[in-house]
Amino acid sequence: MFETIFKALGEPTRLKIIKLLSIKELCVCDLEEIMQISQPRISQHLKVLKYAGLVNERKEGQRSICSLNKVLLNNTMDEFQEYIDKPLEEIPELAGEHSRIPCIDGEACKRKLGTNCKIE
Amino acid sequence: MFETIFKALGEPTRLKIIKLLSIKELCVCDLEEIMQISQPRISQHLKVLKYAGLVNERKEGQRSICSLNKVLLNNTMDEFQEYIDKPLEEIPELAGEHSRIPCIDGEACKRKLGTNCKIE
DNA sequence: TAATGATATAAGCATATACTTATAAATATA
DNA sequence: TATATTTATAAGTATATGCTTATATCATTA
Repeated sequence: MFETIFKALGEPTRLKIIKLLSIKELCVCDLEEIMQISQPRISQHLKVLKYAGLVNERKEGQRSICSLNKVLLNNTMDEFQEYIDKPLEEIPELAGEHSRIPCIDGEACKRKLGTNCKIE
Repeated sequence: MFETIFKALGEPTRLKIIKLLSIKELCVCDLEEIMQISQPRISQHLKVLKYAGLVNERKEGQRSICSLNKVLLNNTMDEFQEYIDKPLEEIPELAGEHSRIPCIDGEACKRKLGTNCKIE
């Protein structure tokens, strides 16, 4: 989820779209004119942003009006800071990694799992 | 700069490295053991993270000890929220886009630059 | 000095990504 | 109904990315 959002943000065209939508909601052809790039290019990037949840869209006739999900964006930034400060044991996805951390405490590198580190 | 950092964060292996380094500094072979993945894979991802400034490294003998740049990480999350709230005219890189925004104010889409929108 | 250990880098490969042009689909208008 | 307009999607292509295996580099130790 962090991954999807950061990946969506890690591209210059999409960052620009995000910033423009922070000013006001815009339809695809607005973005096309403001950014001076092709319509399919806008559409394709919007697809990524919508998939990540960062952009919402509303249909108005033939136009699709896009708006920035500022709440998600701000929450993500806050929650990622919390995630970084969270103890490893509270992150189920990293249970395996957590169980292997004690093995390297203050030790030199030359030790293989199963020798001086037993996982039970 | 946001782009580089978000791109570095938008990948699962690197996200995991970041989280592990948030617990304590680790050398490459520590990460290799904890994450159970190949050494070149770690090295290559660390290169991306170091380039983004998210990971610092210190040489200790033959080992290179990696640590998380928490300050940069937290500042980035905060500054991105500020960036999103900042008026467009304060962002020099988007001067062109800013100059084209008035054209679309409350207007329908069917207008081409140079007709009802003059940029001076 | 030879052997070992830790890390970086190179080469090769498969997949993903960002773009272009062309076209489809859907709504609006003449 | 035919044409415009807006958006989405498909196909093709070039480049980027993430991985593997193999090797190079450099520090350590025997």
